[in-house]
Amino acid sequence: MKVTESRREFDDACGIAHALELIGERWGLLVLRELLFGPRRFSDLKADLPGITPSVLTQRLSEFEDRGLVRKSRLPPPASVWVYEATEWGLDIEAALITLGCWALRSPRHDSTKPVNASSVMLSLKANFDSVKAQGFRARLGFRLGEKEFVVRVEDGEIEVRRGETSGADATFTGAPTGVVEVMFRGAPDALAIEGDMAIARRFTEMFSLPAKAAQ
Amino acid sequence: MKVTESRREFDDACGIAHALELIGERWGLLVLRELLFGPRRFSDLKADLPGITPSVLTQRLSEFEDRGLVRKSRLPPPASVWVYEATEWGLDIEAALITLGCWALRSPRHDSTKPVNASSVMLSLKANFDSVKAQGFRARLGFRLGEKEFVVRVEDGEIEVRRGETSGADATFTGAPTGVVEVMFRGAPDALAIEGDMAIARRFTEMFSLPAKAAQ
DNA sequence: CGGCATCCGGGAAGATACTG
DNA sequence: CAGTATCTTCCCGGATGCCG
Repeated sequence: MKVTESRREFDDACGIAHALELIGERWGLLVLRELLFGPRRFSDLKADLPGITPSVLTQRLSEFEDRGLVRKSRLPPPASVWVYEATEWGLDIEAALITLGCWALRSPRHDSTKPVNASSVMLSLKANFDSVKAQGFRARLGFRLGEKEFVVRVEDGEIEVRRGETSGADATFTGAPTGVVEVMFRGAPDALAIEGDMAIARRFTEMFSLPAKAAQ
Repeated sequence: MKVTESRREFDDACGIAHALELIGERWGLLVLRELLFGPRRFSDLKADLPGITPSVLTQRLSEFEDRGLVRKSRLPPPASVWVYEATEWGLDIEAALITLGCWALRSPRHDSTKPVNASSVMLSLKANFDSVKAQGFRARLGFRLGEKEFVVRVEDGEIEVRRGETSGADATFTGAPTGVVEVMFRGAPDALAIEGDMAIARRFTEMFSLPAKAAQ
């Protein structure tokens, strides 16, 4: 379905202006954030974005489809359900999301008591991963955050995160999304339950460094 | 004047969600872009953002003031006019703007025939500056794009751009904003008039490299 | 004239209900 | 489960007017 261009375009060839035409509508960036780690169903997205209404989600997804950011596809039988998936180019917005998110966290108005989203914390792992500290390390880590499962692969100083079963991981962290922040960024190892190879798990928790709070 | 929080907040501690609360409203990022290279008057901003209405500009500026992104100050006499100026933290959004803009330029929908804004091209210089190519180079370059003047300082592989008089520059480029794109990124040296030290000017034009268009 | 405030119309987003 | 449909609210854009 073709959705009419929702907001008037800016008369400006600037990349920033065009970015706003692509992803500037309300909820847009948060929908993309939810798609960073793999395809998702409509109801998953709705559940993970508390406050979004079905009609707005429908709009954002079909606009993104028109704009080449998202693809809608049907999983093979027996699943046979529709999923939404970011395109290659759509996924490339990750770097901008990370930069923007890190900037915003320095706001005096940031309210860290709000609920923490699973995709958000998994993205923060990528944002604050220190590839120097990961030299010579290679492992698969599982994360079980409520119902949601993620697999993190570290290799050659690179980190990769995707949704998927945690079985087969060298070590698995289980708990609430906030626990990830506690363990990786605040050195509180008990905020998540750890199973599997403890040495690998411990070493992994040391691979993150938060940027110094700017003097401002 | 205190402006009531315009849009309901997202119930999400994620940095991206907070970024949207800070700068997600229409025209917001473009207003900030205009403030990247120095303080500006209300009427300057209005003139440089064709299509924005005074009331929306008023809103964005006072919201940004409330949020600590922008400061309003009065220039010393004899000027004695009000100017809007990005705070330190506000200026730090530059990196996110560059990442986002470069991403958006890869859109198949990008229309490069639209008018080009002076701040936009000056920002593109920072975005595509290759510090390796600038090793051992030190100069002040002037840019006269219509009425607007910018000074670029290159030193120790760093580039700095601000609004200001071009007098005292080692070399000065004069022409339309599009000319900057032609000269620096497309190797068309005649798209701008050059005065001053030609060797410095030529060398400067070689210091930019556009990222390869992603395969997509 | 610069720097807004105000009023109005259109349209996007929110709330809720409903359907295949 | 995956969306529509409808109604309401409120932001944005455009015009106009005020005021130092």
